[in-house]
Amino acid sequence: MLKKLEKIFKALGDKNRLRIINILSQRSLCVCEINSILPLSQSTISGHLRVLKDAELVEDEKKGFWVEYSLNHNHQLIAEILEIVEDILLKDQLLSKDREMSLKVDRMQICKK
Amino acid sequence: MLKKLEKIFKALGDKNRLRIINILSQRSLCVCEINSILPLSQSTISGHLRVLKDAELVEDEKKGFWVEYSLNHNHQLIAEILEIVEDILLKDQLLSKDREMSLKVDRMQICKK
DNA sequence: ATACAATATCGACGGGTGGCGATATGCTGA
DNA sequence: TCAGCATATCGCCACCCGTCGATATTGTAT
Repeated sequence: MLKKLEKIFKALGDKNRLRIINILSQRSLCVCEINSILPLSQSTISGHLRVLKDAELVEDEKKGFWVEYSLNHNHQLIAEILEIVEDILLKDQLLSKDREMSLKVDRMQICKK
Repeated sequence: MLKKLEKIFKALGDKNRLRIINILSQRSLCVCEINSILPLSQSTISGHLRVLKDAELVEDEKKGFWVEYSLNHNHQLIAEILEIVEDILLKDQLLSKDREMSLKVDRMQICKK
């Protein structure tokens, strides 16, 4: 329990991972969509998502070409923590732009060439 | 808000700081008492307490010879997070020994020479 | 005033973490 | 089957963090 809690909080203790949680609170997104919102390389975002997944904060699901990531609300403890985090992030003005973008991005336009 | 949240979770993302929170959930303690429970040097414990204080998770108060540390339940956000953390830590069998010790330690016996 | 007790800070060291570009992997659709 | 796309992994670098012992600081009691 101690190790699990430590892992969860380590995962939450990074501003870019909190930004990812913030945009995933709006809707499920694939890696390339997140990549179009945050100023980080694709490999860095993939790494952050792995940390969040290892802590069971997010889940992934294959969707055709893409891997869709979403917040994991299926575990009591995780859900309680996410509820608080989402609530706080919603009040952050600086993050509202991220949220707006998350609703507009379209994987078809971003990725297909 | 983002930076504050990041700081809080960074502070919580360390097993020894979670152990400190666990024993402080029982009662207020001074540094030398915590030092007698955890297998860490005095300087390391003092450092951890500083991190927790900077994140506003704990408060300190001068008490004669000693500085007494306690959990900070005076801020809504912090209190909500601490409530979850304390609840989880209580269920951890490995931490029950720490809690037992925290009720027995006595600064007069530990420190006075 | 001074000696001493409790705590905080400092400097050093080793291991961990976030960032990137390059490359590997694995899946899709023709 | 195979070319091409989205994603994951790797290797590297710079920096941060946890730990310690030694020392500084602060406050107390005589």
